Amino acid sequence: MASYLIRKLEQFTKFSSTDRQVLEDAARARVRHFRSREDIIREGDEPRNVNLFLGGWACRYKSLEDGRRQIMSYFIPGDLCDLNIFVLRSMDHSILALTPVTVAEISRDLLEDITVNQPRITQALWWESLVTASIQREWTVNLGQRTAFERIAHLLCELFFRLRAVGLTQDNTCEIPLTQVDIGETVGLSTVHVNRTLQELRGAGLITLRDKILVIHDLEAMQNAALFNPNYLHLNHVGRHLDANVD
Amino acid sequence: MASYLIRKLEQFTKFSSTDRQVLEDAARARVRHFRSREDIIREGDEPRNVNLFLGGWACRYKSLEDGRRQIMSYFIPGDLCDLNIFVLRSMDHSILALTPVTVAEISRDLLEDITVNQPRITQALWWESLVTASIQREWTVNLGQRTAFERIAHLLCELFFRLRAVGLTQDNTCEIPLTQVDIGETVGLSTVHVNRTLQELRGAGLITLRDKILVIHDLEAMQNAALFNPNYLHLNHVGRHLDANVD
DNA sequence: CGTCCCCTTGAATGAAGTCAATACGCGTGG
DNA sequence: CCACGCGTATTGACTTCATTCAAGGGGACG
Repeated sequence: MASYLIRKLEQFTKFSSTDRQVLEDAARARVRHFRSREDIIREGDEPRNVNLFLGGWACRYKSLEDGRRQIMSYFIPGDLCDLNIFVLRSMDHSILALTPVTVAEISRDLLEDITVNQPRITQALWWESLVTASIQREWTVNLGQRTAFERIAHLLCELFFRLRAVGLTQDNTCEIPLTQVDIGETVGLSTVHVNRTLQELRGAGLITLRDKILVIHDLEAMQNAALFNPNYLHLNHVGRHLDANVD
Repeated sequence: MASYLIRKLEQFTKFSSTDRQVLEDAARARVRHFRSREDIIREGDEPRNVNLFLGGWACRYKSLEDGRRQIMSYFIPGDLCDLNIFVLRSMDHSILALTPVTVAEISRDLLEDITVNQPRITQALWWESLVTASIQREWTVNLGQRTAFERIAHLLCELFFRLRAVGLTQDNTCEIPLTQVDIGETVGLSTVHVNRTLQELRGAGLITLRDKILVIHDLEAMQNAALFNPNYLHLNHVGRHLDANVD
């Protein structure tokens, strides 16, 4: 059940079988399902658990008073909602299922137990939360500096790399269950312009995107077009040095 | 020395005198100074300490290959660089002093000691890091959805609120030591357009901004113009309920 | 006194938004 | 079974917001 999470965290560290078991158990504790386009958490809610995404896509979003909406981040399998979110009194944004979604609710107690007893997992969770912050900063760069063309290309690169880190790609292909409206609300462009820009990306021979299936024909060319430098994802097996006393 | 930090964290919790002393000591340990426009940390550096900003302004920024630059966040007195940054192998961005800056370097060991022995501080540091993440998300909304006018107004509102939380405002006035170039690189607009938009804000009677001094003539009107909702700063004395067994 | 940085202004250009219409697939209910 | 509505993708024409280019002014500093 926690295999996506484990796979992702093992980009950073090497787990013992006990570590893995602890994570598996955590993912089995309280499993919930959401329908597509259903709110998982609403602005104003008091967070009581950490959510581990087991399957499906979701996003954080915020709405302005006049209806403009911004998607602030995506959750894919293996992702966690902010650890220790309980520190805050109430949510300042909402989380929406973009597909049917399965999450495991991890209680505060369980998380504290892990923090105390499983230092390797704790370390890995720190890593994951720092990477999440790093992604959010990169989105700032994306929205602030990149052109429409680069922006969408960058988003697709990032999603591809993240999906690959949890094993949800085959070769140059992955599923991106987003509408053009979603993409627009992510990169701050109108739907019409997203449509035209996607056509440019297709026209440049960089991608195929149809029926929610993305194919990146030349990943290196795509990265260049997007000015995409994956170092902010910190996926380069950085912490394998922490390795593992196997127990 | 740590008074800005303490003041900020006490938005969230109430410290004992021991807590305060621990923070004061941490801020005195290793103090460093930087000149204006000097890099404090460079992309590629291996982080060894957490930096606590004691005085002056700094920013995180990232440069694209072709020279475009984006400021991703600001550090003002009382702010901390990512706790537990040591988990990552190397910095994916740089930090630049915008004015003369004083920082206290907090060692990994000291931080771990605090984590173990000072739960109230630990809790407060969690709060601060969640607020930082929340700010970064709000910047995504700012860049993605708001017009130039709203965007700059929003930035100024945020900075005003953050400065007020550490006592660096007088009435409706504060110091904002940013050039129009800085503002442009923050909100993703050209310098020329920043200039014109600031004139609009002045023309609308909302602000005075001259010689780095910002006056907000009508904070409520300004917030409305910016679609600024301060809840994402989680400053509303949220956790005072955690209050304090004074010891 | 000259240089550099920062702020300001005008005019021309360009990128992206808006408005409007069409098309397609899907599910629902008559 | 078909009609209808709805969400999504697409296209064209026009508008607007923001960038670019270019130039000038003021203050700080060597």
